[in-house]
Amino acid sequence: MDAELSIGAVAERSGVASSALRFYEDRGLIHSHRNSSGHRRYRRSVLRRVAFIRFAQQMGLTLAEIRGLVDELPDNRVPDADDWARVSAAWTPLLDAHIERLQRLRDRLTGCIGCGCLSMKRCGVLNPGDALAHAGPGPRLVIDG
Amino acid sequence: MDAELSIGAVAERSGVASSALRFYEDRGLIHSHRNSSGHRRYRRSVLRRVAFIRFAQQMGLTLAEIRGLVDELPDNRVPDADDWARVSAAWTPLLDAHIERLQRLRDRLTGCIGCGCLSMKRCGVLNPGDALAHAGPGPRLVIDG
DNA sequence: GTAAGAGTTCAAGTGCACTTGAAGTCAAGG
DNA sequence: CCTTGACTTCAAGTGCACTTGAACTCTTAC
Repeated sequence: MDAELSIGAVAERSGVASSALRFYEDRGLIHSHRNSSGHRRYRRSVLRRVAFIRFAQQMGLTLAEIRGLVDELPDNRVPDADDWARVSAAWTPLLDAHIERLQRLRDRLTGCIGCGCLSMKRCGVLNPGDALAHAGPGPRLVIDG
Repeated sequence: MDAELSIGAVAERSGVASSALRFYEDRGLIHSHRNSSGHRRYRRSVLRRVAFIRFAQQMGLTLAEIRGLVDELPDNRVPDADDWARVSAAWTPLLDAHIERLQRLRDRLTGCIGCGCLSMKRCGVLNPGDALAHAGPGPRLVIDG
């Protein structure tokens, strides 16, 4: 009952496909060991890790970026209060910045109803200066300036 | 000075590569007409549209989804107060939902410092139930339930 | 003994959002 | 005349995040 989990069990409990779990392992985001027949066995803590990965993805981070973050979480033991304090401390400002940025956008958008947005120069929503011009190719991160 | 814009000018002013602009046009997100030598000419309003597209992308929408939204904006004239009221009305709830969702996540994350997150069952951040299990393959939208 | 079901590897395929490359056109400047 | 630079089309390539398929192994149930 408290045994380690097969890939199928992790897939079911986490809602992430087995193929994706193998892919994550290949990318070094999660780890497993093998049982006598060569099947992957996961600690229960992998569920936490996978949930964390999904969360980070929803924040707009790439798997490469997430790898750096999950490396902060211990893999060989259950994360303790200190581990979480570190991770929370790292995450909270990111979340705050993200929320703040969206609130600014919302406020500007609301303001636009009044202004009619007849001028690109005046409109804060549609003319955020170089804010959109800096990033490289590809989909932009949700989290940025 | 108030003439229409070449693709290079739009690229420079919007910070979006010419190739991306052609791509957007191909996808029906923006429109242009041609001058006597077959070059694209854009109304200045295309800058607004492009900014809008980028904004929507940052909200996690795909180009296909964005197409539906930009079709709401007039292409043949400067958007007026009514146009913006409609667009704002469509966007604001999306933004609100997004912000609220992030705030919930932040609050849970903060709570985790105290709880030490020793239990998957208790932890709201890392055990959001089926929240992560519903979506199909591929990167998830930032905006969802 | 054999068939089902869950696992394995590895290569190739998919979808999105573009970018890059090749080959060509056109207008202006030296 | 010839080059330069900005544009054109179209096909192919890229990067990310996976998924799918083929061929195989292993354990369990009948």
